[in-house]
Amino acid sequence: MQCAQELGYRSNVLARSLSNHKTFTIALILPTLTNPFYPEIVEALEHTARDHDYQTLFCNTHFHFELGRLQMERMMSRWVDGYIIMGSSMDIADITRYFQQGVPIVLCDWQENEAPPGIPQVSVDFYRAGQLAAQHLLDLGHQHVAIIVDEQQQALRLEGFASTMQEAGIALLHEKIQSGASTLESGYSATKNLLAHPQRPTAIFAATDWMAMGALEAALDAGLRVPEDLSVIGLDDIMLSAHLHPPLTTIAVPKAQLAQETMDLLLKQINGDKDVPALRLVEPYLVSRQSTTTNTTA
Amino acid sequence: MQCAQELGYRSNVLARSLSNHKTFTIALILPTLTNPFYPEIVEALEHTARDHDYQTLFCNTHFHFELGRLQMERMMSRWVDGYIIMGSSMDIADITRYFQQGVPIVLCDWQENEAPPGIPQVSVDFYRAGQLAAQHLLDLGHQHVAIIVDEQQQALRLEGFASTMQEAGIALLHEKIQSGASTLESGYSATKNLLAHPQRPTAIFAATDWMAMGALEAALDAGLRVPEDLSVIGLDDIMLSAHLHPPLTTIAVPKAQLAQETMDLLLKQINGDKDVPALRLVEPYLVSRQSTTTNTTA
DNA sequence: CTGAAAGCGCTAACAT
DNA sequence: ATGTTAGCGCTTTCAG
Repeated sequence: MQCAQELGYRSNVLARSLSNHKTFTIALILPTLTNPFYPEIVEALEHTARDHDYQTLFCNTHFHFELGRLQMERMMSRWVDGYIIMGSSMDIADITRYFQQGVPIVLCDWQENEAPPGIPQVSVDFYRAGQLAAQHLLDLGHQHVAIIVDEQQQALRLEGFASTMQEAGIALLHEKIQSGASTLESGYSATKNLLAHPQRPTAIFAATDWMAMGALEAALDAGLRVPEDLSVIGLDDIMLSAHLHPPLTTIAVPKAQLAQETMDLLLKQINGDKDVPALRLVEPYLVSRQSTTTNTTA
Repeated sequence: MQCAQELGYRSNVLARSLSNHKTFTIALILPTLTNPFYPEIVEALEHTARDHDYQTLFCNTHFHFELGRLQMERMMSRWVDGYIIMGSSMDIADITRYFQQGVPIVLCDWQENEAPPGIPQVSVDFYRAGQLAAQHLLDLGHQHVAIIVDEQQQALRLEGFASTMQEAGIALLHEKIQSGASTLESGYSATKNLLAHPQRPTAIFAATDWMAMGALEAALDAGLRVPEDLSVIGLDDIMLSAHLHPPLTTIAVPKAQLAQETMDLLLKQINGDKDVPALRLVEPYLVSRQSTTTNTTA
């Protein structure tokens, strides 16, 4: 025992895994790291994984489903214990196949349009997030509001936002709904479009902070002051948001909690737990900063 | 063969690894993901790794050497093929021990004060980067310049900057050298200090873009316009920098190239290549945007 | 050129 | 309590 220490003996995890059918490795599959939201999630997820003595195999699909499938196959033949798959990184059809074969999988921050059939999922209550954003703008007296959103993948944010507006007697006209992918650039061009309209909105809800950064940039380029001329509210509360000019008001996603719930559902499956909850929602909340203010237009 | 396909047979990488003494896994060890520079590097590194059919085990030490050692031990007993270790993530003493045992290791973007004894390293020519920053400010006619830098870990940037200033007959007074870690917050407070001096500088070189973002924020809070009242230049050229207000002038680090060279040195070691170069430098270059302008003070 | 067997380093189920 | 052995799924070597 003692001389094992001296000879620098190290138990071989590979051999143990082969024998145990357990690798203490989980895979983390995500679509990109470009949106700053993902690094923050990765940091939280890797941390909780390590808390449970798991190591993380990292896999970036660059929004490319084919690449996702390839990577997944490689992981499968490595006997990875479980998979955390983030929204937009893989084809749900592929995932479903694996899940039906009994592979432990948790969807994290999944697309809002597809209901994954029975695959455990932890996500933010995006419908509520949309409502919170709408309510905040309503509280500030805004009537002419617009939204920048990926109508496919972020359907719930849109629905929540529209419903609260509706309740306040404000119809969200089609022209006030700008489609855009979750990138700064698309936030920028969507805002350009919105501001080009004859009656421009007094407030914009961008479905992610990353888009909201583009909105801020576009407003500035158009010679508008934020928040005096235009209020902007985002969603995610990435670290950057507190340091923008002006600091961004946003609907925050509790990332550590998201990570913990995700890991929890994954471990339950790995440990052979029978009834794993199919859905767990995490509650978003408003973080009020300086990019929104009361509406002063007639 | 064909029916193996039908039965969904998958060759077991674990067993192969056990037999082959080769796992086709590399470890990527870094200090944090908070600084946006790291996600960009991770994306590049993971991409090149995959190009060579390697998968990436991800490990974030949160600047905590002890955690780094723990993780490294776990990886070692997994027979990871090689290690890419980024600056500030692990104790060089530990790394040296492993390297002497014959473990393939490449240091990437390493601290500028420690010369790792014989461990292959690929980094940016930070001395040159400092010179480029200085030259740019000199070209714009700035005389009263300051630098925000981690004097320990970013010594070369400081030396390069100071040397070029020196050649132009400008002594970099001690009070114009502000220490700071590579964070937005420390860039902010360092700039506050600098601007509080009776004769404030007309230009600031921040050793990373992440710090420069803090500098921009501090200047704004102090009621100064950038670049009219204060020029700011950074280093890294993270994606964000192009979208700041004003867009940040910076010394760019070619990240894809950094990643490729790193992977190249690592593969050489893994393949048992005899003479692996001890150091490979990547050339930085100036990206001129709107945060710097000609000096207009008397 | 195809087929059997030993071994990679560990765990777990045995027998002593 | 301790010691031995079969087996995890693959590769490689050695026979047939």
